[in-house]
Amino acid sequence: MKLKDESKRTAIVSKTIDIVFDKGFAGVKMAELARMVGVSPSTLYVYYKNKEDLIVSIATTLIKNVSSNSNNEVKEELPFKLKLKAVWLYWLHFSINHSKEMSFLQQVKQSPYYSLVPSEIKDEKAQMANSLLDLGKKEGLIKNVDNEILSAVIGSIMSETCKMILSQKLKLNKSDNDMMFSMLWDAIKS
Amino acid sequence: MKLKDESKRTAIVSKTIDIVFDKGFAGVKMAELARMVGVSPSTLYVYYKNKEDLIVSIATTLIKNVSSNSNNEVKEELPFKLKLKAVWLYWLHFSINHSKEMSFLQQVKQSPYYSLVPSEIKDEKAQMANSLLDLGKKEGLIKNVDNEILSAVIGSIMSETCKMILSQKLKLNKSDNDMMFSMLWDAIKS
Amino acid sequence: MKLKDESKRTAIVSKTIDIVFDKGFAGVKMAELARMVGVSPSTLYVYYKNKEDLIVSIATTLIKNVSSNSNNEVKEELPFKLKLKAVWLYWLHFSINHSKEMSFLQQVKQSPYYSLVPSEIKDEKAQMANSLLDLGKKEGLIKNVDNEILSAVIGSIMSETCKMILSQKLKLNKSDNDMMFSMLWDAIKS
Amino acid sequence: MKLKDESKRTAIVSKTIDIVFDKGFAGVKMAELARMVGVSPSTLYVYYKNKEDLIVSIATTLIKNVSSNSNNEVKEELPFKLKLKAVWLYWLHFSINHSKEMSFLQQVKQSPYYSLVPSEIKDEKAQMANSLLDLGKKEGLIKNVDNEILSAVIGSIMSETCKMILSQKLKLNKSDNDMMFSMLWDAIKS
DNA sequence: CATGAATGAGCGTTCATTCAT
DNA sequence: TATGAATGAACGCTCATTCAT
Repeated sequence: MKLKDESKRTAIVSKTIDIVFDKGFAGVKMAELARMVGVSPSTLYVYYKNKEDLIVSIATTLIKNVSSNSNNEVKEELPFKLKLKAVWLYWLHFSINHSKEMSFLQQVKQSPYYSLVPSEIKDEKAQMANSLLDLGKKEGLIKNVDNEILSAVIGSIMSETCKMILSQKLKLNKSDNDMMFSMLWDAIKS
Repeated sequence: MKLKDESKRTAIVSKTIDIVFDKGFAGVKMAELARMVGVSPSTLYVYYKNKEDLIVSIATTLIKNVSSNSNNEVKEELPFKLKLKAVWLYWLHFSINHSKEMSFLQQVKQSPYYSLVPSEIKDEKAQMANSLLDLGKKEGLIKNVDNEILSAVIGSIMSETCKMILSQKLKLNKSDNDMMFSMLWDAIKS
Repeated sequence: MKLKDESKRTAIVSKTIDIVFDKGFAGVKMAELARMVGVSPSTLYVYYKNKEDLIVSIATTLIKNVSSNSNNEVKEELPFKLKLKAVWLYWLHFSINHSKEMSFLQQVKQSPYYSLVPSEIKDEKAQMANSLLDLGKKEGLIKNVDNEILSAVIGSIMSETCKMILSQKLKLNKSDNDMMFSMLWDAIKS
Repeated sequence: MKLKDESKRTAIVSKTIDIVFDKGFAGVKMAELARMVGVSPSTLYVYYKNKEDLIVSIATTLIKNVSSNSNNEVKEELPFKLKLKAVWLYWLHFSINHSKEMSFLQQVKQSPYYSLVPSEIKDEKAQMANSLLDLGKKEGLIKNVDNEILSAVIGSIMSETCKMILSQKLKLNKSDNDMMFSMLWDAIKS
């Protein structure tokens, strides 16, 4: 009996993310993916029910990992602004270091696949953001605006920052980080 | 009923934008588009060389129109902040009223089609933004940050605002507009 | 503009019936069918939505034709037994002369495809049989048994007769016909 | 060990018959069958060379069982008509009680698999029928018609009777049985 | 004997594009 | 110009069977 090779699954995930980064979901051809992984096309269907399942499963796993990873970043002892900045920096570095995965997630979010990601998974990140923003509001430091709106603004500025770092219009150094964070902070502070 | 040539082209453009809004580029099937327009599939190829040409042509036209339309909005006599707010409001209304076209452009921008749009076209909007931002910097009102970065931040906040208005998390009234503009202004002001 | 060639549809129907006769529905491979007809596989989809539609459409057409053809066979002036024999003989000849079509229909009837044939089509033959059988009952000539049962018995004997003629265990001559019809008549007569 | 094996084989046979009853031969997917039996797909190939062998083996076994079972039913002391009726009733009950197996056999008979069933097996039933029919002919009670034809007629009426009982258009009671048997008897009696 | 991962060959279907009129 | 039939080149997916343990 052949044992299921978990590294094969990893390879499939990795190559899929690469392809999506390069050519989007439509660019993922099962046959080509299989060739890149070094297996037969039908082998892909041993690991995933179909193309949709492949993409949604990867997205779900990524979201789970991303959510769990950032849970530990909020140091309790810091003042709110520094706490926010720590989270911001963590996310920035994470996004830069996992830019393909992040690109994958971003593309999923604006595709019909996203509706197939279990909703309890989707909520995790929002809940984390909520608790942090609520803290800032309680201390009277940030605008009394709906969390969803604050999150959207923060997320969009972060996303643009990433894009510019990746296209080398910004650097991942203290001065650029400070500059971008100050724009973010000014936007949401009371 | 037979349509005249230019109105036929207009119909093709309109239906294409509708489909892209609903299902993305992959959702544009030439045969289905033809059926919706009321012509034969081959007729589409009388007006456009192929599907790529169809999409890139529409994108190019849209960008041209959008750029030219917003040229007239900057009233010289206003102080900078109000001038900026006027532009912001103009864009917000424009984007809401042309949400399908804007969605089309946004999708083009993160697709391989964008690289096929003539670069002189792409620049127009940037140049307009530049002149306005330079004005604000000269008056010492906004942060001394690269225009491209400022534009990105402004654009992303505006894009999120539009999304939230369209999903009815925000309304297109004075209080919501003021709130969002204040976040924008705070982000970029000195 | 190329004109749709109705003879192409006929060729598709004919070859499909041939294949079903030889190898059953599972033996109908769209690519092979196309090759036999002399067109591209995708051309088949110009004429039929998919394989299911191909088979159900053919079945529907066949049933329609069969029903309408046999309508004219009942000569009013004949006594009932001869009337029935005339119908029997008509059907026997028709079935022998269209044995592949009949085989197609028989296979459809015991396949899931049959449930997709419009039910108003299916009923036609039953109604014809009913009116004839009711006549025989009114004259007291045949057993007072539910028409559905009588039809089943008659149909099954006819079907076996056809099979045996085709396998040359019976001949299509007067003596064999009379023999088989006498078994049929004895089975149902009062 | 041997016991375990045979019960596994029995389970495979049973599930196969179930699937064929529900969805026909094309509905038998080796992987799904294995799952239903509770073994691995490759285990099926320990018991049967391939799918064809699986189906043909089952058919062969079924035919053997069916033939041997009905051997004992002809009570010598009965007059011919009652003897025939006893056989008829035995078969009717047997067919109803083993409707899935009978459906399997019927489907095999009109499939290419049937040609792979050893012909000596196929003949058994015919030989039994022959001896009974010869008896009836010797007594001058039934038509002097080729046994193969008589068998076909008898078999087809029985098959229709079973179908109608299973679809509850007939009941398995004395009156319905008598009615159907009288049609059968009238068809073949001198 | 038993397994379950792996696969090759093939299937039905889609669709941008071209052909022939 | 306008057509709609026709198509080639994929594509996603299935499944009986084999491999390796």
